[in-house]
Amino acid sequence: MSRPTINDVARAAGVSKGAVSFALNDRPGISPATRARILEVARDLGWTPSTRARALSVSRALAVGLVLARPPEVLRADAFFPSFIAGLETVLSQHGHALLLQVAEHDDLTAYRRLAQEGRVDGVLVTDLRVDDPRPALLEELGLPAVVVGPALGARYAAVLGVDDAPGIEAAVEHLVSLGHERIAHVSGPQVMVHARSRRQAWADALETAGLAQGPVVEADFSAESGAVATHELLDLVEPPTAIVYSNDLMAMAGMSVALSRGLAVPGDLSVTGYDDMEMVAHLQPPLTTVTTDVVAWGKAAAARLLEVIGGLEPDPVELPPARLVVRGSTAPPRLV
Amino acid sequence: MSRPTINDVARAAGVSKGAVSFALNDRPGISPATRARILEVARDLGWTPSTRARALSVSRALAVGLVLARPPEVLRADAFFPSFIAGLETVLSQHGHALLLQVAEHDDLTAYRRLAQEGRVDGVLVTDLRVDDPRPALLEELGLPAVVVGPALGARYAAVLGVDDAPGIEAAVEHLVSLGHERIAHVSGPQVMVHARSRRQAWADALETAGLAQGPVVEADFSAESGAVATHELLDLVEPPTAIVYSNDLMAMAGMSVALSRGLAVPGDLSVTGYDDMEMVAHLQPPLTTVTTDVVAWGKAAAARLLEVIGGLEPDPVELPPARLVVRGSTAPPRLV
DNA sequence: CAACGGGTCTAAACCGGTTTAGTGAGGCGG
DNA sequence: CCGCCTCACTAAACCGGTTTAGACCCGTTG
Repeated sequence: MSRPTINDVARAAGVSKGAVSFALNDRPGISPATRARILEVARDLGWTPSTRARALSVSRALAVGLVLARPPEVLRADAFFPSFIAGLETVLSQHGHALLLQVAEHDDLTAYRRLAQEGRVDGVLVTDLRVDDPRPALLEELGLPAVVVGPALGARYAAVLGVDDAPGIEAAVEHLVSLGHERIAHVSGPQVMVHARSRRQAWADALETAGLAQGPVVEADFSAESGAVATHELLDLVEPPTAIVYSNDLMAMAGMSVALSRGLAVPGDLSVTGYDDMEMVAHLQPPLTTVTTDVVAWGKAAAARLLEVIGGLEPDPVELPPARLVVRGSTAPPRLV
Repeated sequence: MSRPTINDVARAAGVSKGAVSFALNDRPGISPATRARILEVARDLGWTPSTRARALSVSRALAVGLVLARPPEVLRADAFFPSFIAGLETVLSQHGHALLLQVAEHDDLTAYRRLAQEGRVDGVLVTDLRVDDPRPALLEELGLPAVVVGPALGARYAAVLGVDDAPGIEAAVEHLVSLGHERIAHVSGPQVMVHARSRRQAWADALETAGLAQGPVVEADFSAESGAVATHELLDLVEPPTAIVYSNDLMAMAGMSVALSRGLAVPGDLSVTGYDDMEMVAHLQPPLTTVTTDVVAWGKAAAARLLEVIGGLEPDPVELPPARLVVRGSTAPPRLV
């Protein structure tokens, strides 16, 4: 509720409304003296532009949207969004843009549609890309600028922020191989999610590169519960793996607990790796070997890119810090047969 | 970017702009026939009101703000915000309000000030209340409606959503007492935070009620790291506690790992309780006894209350689901002396 | 029959900015 | 000395809604 309006400033400075607007936006056509006077008056009055009015007149919302398409119970344990949002916000606020959040349990397409139609945002961020995701097409149809965050699966969409999960998983597999493991299993995320798929692929590729046979895979859903179930399944095999590469920390954590509860030693009998490097996993017993990524940096890059797209600028490619394997106590050479 | 404007609808329906506005807002003064025609035309054209324009003319932003005043690295491991936000959003979106997020590393007062001056929001939510928190006063000064979420420490602020941490902690202490523990320590959060303080107080009160001597307290900062440090400190005492009540799950987790790494059995040698009931703690080894709260419900209640305050309505008191102790494997009777 | 009243609708002001068209003064060249 | 151009600025339109004042038509009533 900005008390003084541009009219008040104009009156107080004895000039027209337009002149004030020019002066405040550093546009030519105002003498230095007048400009200085206007700025001074504006400052004295404590004037700040009304975003509402500006948004209407420039036909821009000065805000971008993020749709969280995960149900609350999943969101709860999520390692990604808080950091991502923090990254987004630092860049957005520097550019006077606000971040609008929308939580859509399932029907996220409607959420995007609403955001677009109500004219609340100038663009949106798309995360958690699914296979055959209908959202990019929808956004194109709506004419809403967007940046897709995820593995750049083909350059099908122009504004993609390439996030490559593969190197991290590959590093994990290589690490296990170098320790001497030969039966390396994988607990994947749901294969409709593009990043779950790409992590699984990376695991398979790395095994092949190492000249090892493909290990068993169990598809889970990124939740701790599902990780526990998957782990039981793997350990019940006639020839259980000596190491498991999990697609995220939550499942790895739960898996580790399952192994311990079955009387297996970690890493003695079973090595375990995660992905995300959540704060707590460094404090588990044993601390978890995992892949760390700079999600805040992703957020910053995504925001910067979206602003470029909105502004019609040529998005300049950003170099994201690569995922990095953090070796802790949950991995060790396999027990000799 | 709503293509058709109210003018297009008016023209197509052969009426004036004002008539359309009346018809669409169910205001009297329009004949049923005309109203029906206008609505039909609007539907055919796929018209949706521009929030931008509406916001300007009704002098309301139709959005509320939430300032996350935690640094990214803390936000990362946070159990609270994602759920809280999910709760907020369900209510807000039902009422056509958007949620604006701002992340302020430290200088959160500026964030609130900006939100208010730019006229981006109609009200804000205040969480993580600190002792002698300057924010309520600032918001009062700014004339920005607000709802404070936190322990209702005195009715100093009108619009407070009372969240009582005490019963949960008390239940944890009582549980430990009933198991036979007599040396019950506490690892608290930073005492500048109101909820950290109230949890600590609840612990102290419960001990007194049980007729037990006050146990040792170590002040930590809610992070896993600090929980680990605090736990070492407690276990190094000449007479170490047989049970530790932690102010949150993250610290409890780390504490449990520390105990295990020192060769102590949990819960054999040390019982441990947490607070928050993060998803993963049920999958630890042993699973953590902790306090569960319905944060999504808080979010809903906070949003509802804020909308009432904004609308000038008398906020009707909401009954929040109480915190509840969830007993799992990390607590057991103390080893006999 | 004129005055009145109620219902329906239009015209125009308004929210607070941005932007365009246009005006008047002054400087310069011819 | 005149015409032209530039500079500094004003007036007004515009964004897309809401809202107020008032016009018009119709049926009642004294």
